[in-house]
Formats: sequence, structure tokens, C-alpha cells
Amino acid sequence: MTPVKPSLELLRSLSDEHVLRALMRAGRLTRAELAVQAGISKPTVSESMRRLTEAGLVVDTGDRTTGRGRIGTYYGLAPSAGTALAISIAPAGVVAERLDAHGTVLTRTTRPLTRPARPELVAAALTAAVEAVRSAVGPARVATVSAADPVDRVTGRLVHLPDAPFLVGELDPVDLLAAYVTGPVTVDNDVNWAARAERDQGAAGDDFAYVYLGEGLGCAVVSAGEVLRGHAGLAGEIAHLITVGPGGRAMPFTEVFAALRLRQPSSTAIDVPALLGAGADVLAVIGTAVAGVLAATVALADPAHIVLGGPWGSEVPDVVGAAFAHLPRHVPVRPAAVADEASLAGVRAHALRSLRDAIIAART
Amino acid sequence: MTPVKPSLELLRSLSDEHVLRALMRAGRLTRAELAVQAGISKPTVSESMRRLTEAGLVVDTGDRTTGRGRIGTYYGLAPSAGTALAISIAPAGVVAERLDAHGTVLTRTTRPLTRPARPELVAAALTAAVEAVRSAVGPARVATVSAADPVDRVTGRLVHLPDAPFLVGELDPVDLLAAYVTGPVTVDNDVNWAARAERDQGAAGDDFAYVYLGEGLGCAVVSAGEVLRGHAGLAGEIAHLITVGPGGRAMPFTEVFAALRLRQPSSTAIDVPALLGAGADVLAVIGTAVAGVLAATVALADPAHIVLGGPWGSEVPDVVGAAFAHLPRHVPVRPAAVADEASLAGVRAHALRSLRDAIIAART
DNA sequence: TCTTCTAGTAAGGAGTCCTGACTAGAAGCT
DNA sequence: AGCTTCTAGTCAGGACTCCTTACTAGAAGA
Repeated sequence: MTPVKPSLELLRSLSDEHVLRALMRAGRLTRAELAVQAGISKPTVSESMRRLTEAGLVVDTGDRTTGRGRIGTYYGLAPSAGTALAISIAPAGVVAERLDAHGTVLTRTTRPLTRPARPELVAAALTAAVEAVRSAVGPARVATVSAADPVDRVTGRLVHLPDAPFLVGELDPVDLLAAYVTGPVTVDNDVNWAARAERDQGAAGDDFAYVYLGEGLGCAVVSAGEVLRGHAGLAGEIAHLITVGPGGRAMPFTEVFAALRLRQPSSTAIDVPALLGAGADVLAVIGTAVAGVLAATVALADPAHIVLGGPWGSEVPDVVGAAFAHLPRHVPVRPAAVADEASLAGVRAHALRSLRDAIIAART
Repeated sequence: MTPVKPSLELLRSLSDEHVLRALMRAGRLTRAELAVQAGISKPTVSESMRRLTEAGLVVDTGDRTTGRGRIGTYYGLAPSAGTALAISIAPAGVVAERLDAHGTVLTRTTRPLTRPARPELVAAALTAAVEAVRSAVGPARVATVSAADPVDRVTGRLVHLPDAPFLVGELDPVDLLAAYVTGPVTVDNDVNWAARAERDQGAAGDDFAYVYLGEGLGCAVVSAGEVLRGHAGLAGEIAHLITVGPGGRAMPFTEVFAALRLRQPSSTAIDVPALLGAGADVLAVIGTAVAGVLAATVALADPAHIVLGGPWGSEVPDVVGAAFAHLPRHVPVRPAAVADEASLAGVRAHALRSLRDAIIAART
């Protein structure tokens, strides 16, 4: 709505941004190559390089071209330009990775967790993991965090919803990580990150829904390439969505598993092994219940198709698909394409984008 | 992701855009006032004005300042800069308005429709209405259309969904209006436009859901200020959402009204007068059914609150609110703030934005 | 050894924005 | 009435950015 003010400073800043982004993509380039990549004339690139090297963001890598003509000098991002933290917090443990602006994973560490998760132990594991991937060049610029619980959109804190299992527990990642990072800390739900990974890597397109079925139940709606977050960040928490239960009774999704006695003792978490070992009749009931959830998703969000992920979500697409096909409006159901550390993949991609933006913005 | 190429042309274009937008906001301004409004120096404004008057987008309005110092000349957008069409197509009739770039309604006409709507009659009424608001200065640049049926996101055609009433019928507004407009024709569902009007004018915020309850059933989810459209544009078509019916049975929303015998004869449209005259027990069932829909909306989209609109939606917030309050996750329910021609209000706002963008883009 | 080719720099031109000074012209004050 | 004050718009000059063209340095190939 309000376009930026026209000024010569804007032009200069855009030139620098083009040069930096080209270097981020390619790793190292000569001035001549940069001119081609960035679509800018050689003299202008030279001017920009002078500014960026002075600012300490770009350095001569020492490498030289070998070819016909005069040897060229390769330039690349300075190591001190900054790194990003990509972190995943799940009931099984904490994973922390440090990335540079090219997207390379520099360090990685994991810290197991015991169950049930106790807040102070989770916090300690998180801090320890971050300490372990510390680097010599100084603090990271940005951090991106995936958590296996609902996340408050504004504060980034983990939230406990009624009748949903609290897998990770009371935690404030923004507060814990503030000391290790100079820029923004982004926190979101693991299902949302997995959906973003599916969008980026799978052939999922820009409008689909990702339904996660594990101990907890979650859903991410991707519309026009963006994950729907909602007012408080609790979009996709489908535990209370009303669907078809045993005997055709209407009941909240989570209570279907209570009615089928598929919950873990003294918890609202689903007993996944028991579910996977259940008989065909029980699975049919589950299929119908999931199909009801899918019907709601299709009615409200109109996805091109639905991706099923999670420990048991990837095991039941046929049962669910069969029940779903009976409904008047249905769309294809397919298992997730990104299976291995799906949410961490989404976190990495965001951390990289966020780091690059931070570096671009850093040059005053 | 890909920033624009830095060039002096970019600067010039930005200056012109600032000047044009200031003129659109204020109506008429002197060069000195423009310099202040647009945040640009006086000589630069003069240069920009020279270009824009040459392009025919800006004219001397003939007015002069009266004040202490030298008299100034007021400049304004040229009438030939362009106009926009704002159109609403509902079962009751077609409304067409012509707006200028300041948002003033220049002409307005309505064409009644007989029921049930027949496609060729609707098309004729639409064409007649557009002809009636024709202006002497030439064709409109853009058109924005609201239709009381689901709209295909890509083609703009009206779509008939199973078990939903087809109120307007087979119609291709983009094709019909192409002859009257040089720029884009935007078509969307009336509920989506009403939700946008609610966002702009009411105190609805940027994350809410608008549930429309009339002869047809609709819902618009506004997230981060944007209306969720979905893959084919059919997001919010809640007729098949599974909810609680009579006797606690799970059934699609639309079938609740069939079970209660509240449908119009030989149609899936709801008999609104009968519904409003129904007894407390029937209303309680309806309240529970709507609450089930709201539960799905809250679970999937996490709105800050829910707005109820439509002929009978604004009559039942208490009944619905009571049933909704029993559910574990509920949010405030309120009637719509924009009651009168809500969707046309949303259409107008979009037509204005679209026209302004088209004018900005027009200056090559 | 000479030619060919390429990386990087230098020089000059075009274009844009800004500041500050200047002119024209009307309103208000004495 | 005449002077002062104030404002709209223009002019001149400076700073800056980008581009094209030409040039230099230096290595590989013939």
C-alpha cells in the first residue's frame, strides 16, 4: 500500500541486495560472474563489492579462476556474516543444527528426552543442544524452532489445550534462545513446519491440507502457499472437531479414541501401537472419523488434496480414502512425500530464509 | 524473493506512484501540498507532474488556492484516468455501480430478477445494468463482481456444488464483462466480499470467520487479513461439513435442514420464513448444528471471533452462542456490523483498489 | 614470441533527487 | 496607499547512481 520512498539510497541498497543474494545462491563468484548473475553492470558490481567488503559481509576467498584470460578473484560471504539455528523439540528429544547462509549444515547435535517431558529438563536439553552447536565466529543471527505442541503466535510460547496431550510442556523458546541469537526467534508447531517442507519439496502445490496423525492430532492448511495460523496460532488443532464416532454418533475427534479405548493410560495421547494392531472393524470406525475431519477441511479450506503424515497417518490412507470417497465432496488423499525429519526440513528452509533476510537487513 | 532491478527508471516510477496515490487520496492538491503529502521535494514533484499531465492522467482542475501568498494551482486526476465497475449479482437482482479513482459512486442502477433465476435472463440483466452505468469518458478499466454462488477461483465462473442451491446459476461474468473493461475482472463469492467489508469497516480485526446463514450456507475465513480461497475458490462451502443433527446423529450441515423439513419445495435452499417461525426445540437443534460448524471453524482456522451474517444468521446469535458455549473451545459470536449491502461494500473497496493499481500500472 | 581471451578499472554521460535561492503575486498591517 | 509577510512554483547547482565504452593487466594457447 505504501511504496518505499524513492531515493538514490534505495538504488544502492537494491544493488547490494542483488549482489548478496547472488553470492548466497552461488557460494563464490568473481565480479564478472556477479555482474551476469545479478543483472548489473561490472562497474556497479565493483562499487557494491567495495561497500560490502568494507562492511565485512563479503571477503576474498583466496581462490582464483583458471581459464583463458586474466585470472579472476573469487568472492564469497564472510564467515562472520552470520549463521542460523534450526531446532526441533519433540517428546523423543531435541535436535539443533547450525546453518550458514548457503544452507550448509555446519554442526548438528541431538539430546534425548525422557518421557513424560518435564519443563525444566526440556529447557536444559534445549540449552545444552544450542551450546553444543556454538561456533567460534560469534552468536547466530536467527533461530527457527519446531515444537510438538501448539504454539502461541504472538509470544512463541507452547500452549496446553484442553483434552489434547501436552507432549513437550510449558516452554518459552523465545526467552531461552534470546541470549544465543541477535535477531528474531521464530517458533511454530511441528505440523506446520512439516506442511511447509511438503510444499517446498514434495509436489504438493500451494493449496493442500496436511493432516498429522500420531499420539496427538494436528492439521495444517496451506493456502496460496501460506500456512494458515489463525488468531492465536492455534489453527489446525483438530482434537475438538466434531466428527462421526462409533455408531454414527456425533462427537469430538479426540473422543473417538477414548470411545475405542485407544488412549494411553491417564493421558489424552493416543496409544499408537494399539491402534495399529486393532481389528478391521475398529479401523473402519477410525477411517470414518478421519474422513469426517477431512470433510470439514475440504468444506472450509478447499485443498487440492490431502496429505496424511505422522506415525499412523501414513499407515491408514487406504482405510481413510475408502471412507472419504463415500462423501459427496472428496479430494485425493496421499501419504506425505517428506517422511524423514519432515518438520526439521521445514525449519531449515525457514531458518535459511530468515538468516538471509537478516544479513540483507544488517547492512544498515 | 526477487527484488526489482535497481535503475533510475525505478526511481522515477516510484515518484510518479507517490504523486498519483496522494492525488487519489486527497482529490486535488497543489504542487506544494503534493510535495508534503508524498514526501518528495518540490522540484521532483514538478518533474513528475510534467510527465503525468503529458500522459493524460493528471489535469489542472481550474481551481485556485485562496490564502496569504501566491495563488496555487490545484491538480487532480483526469476524468479519463479511468473508472471501475462494482457489481453484485444476487437472486433478488443485479446492482451495478461505476466508481472513480477517489471512490465516489458516479452512477448506480439495479435490475430485478425473477425467481428461479434463468441463466440467460441473469446474463441479460447484468449486461443491461452495465450498459446503464456506461459513461461518456470511455470504458471502465476494471470490474469487480460479487455473486451469490460459489465462484471458481481460476476462471471466475459460477459453480454448482452437489446438494447446495444454485441461486444465480450458470454464468461467466468474466466473459460477459470483458467487452466493457480494459483491465482485470475479479469475481468472488458474496460471503467472501461481505467478510472483507467486515474486516475493513467493522472492528473485526484480521483473524475471524464470517458465517452466512440464509437460503444458502456459507463461510469465509479471514486469516492475517486475507480471505481463504482454497484451491478452486470453494473454501467456506460448509453445506457438507459434518455436524450434530437431530438426536445427536452426525450428518452433513445441509441435511439437518432436510431432517427438520425446513427446505423450500423441490430445492436444497432453506425456507427462511419457516425457520424463523419455528419453535424453541427446533431452534435449539439448529443452534447445536451451527455450533458444530463453528467448532470445526475454530479447530481449523482459530478465529478471534465469529461473525454471524445473513437473513437468519443475524437473528440467532443467542441460540447459537448458547450451544457453542458448551463446547470446550469457543470464541465470541457476534452479529455482523456491516448489514446493509455488505458484499457490495466489499466489492466497492476492491474495485477501488484494483482501479488505482491499474492506473498506476497504466503509465507504461 | 605473438595472438587471443578474460577480469577488473577508468572515464564520461545520462538521469534522478535534493537543497537553497529566487521570482511572482496576493493578503494583511500600519 | 504603501510596506511587509507569506506562499506557489521555478531555477541552478551539487551529489549520487547506473550504464556504456574503452582500456589495462595478465594468463593460456598457437
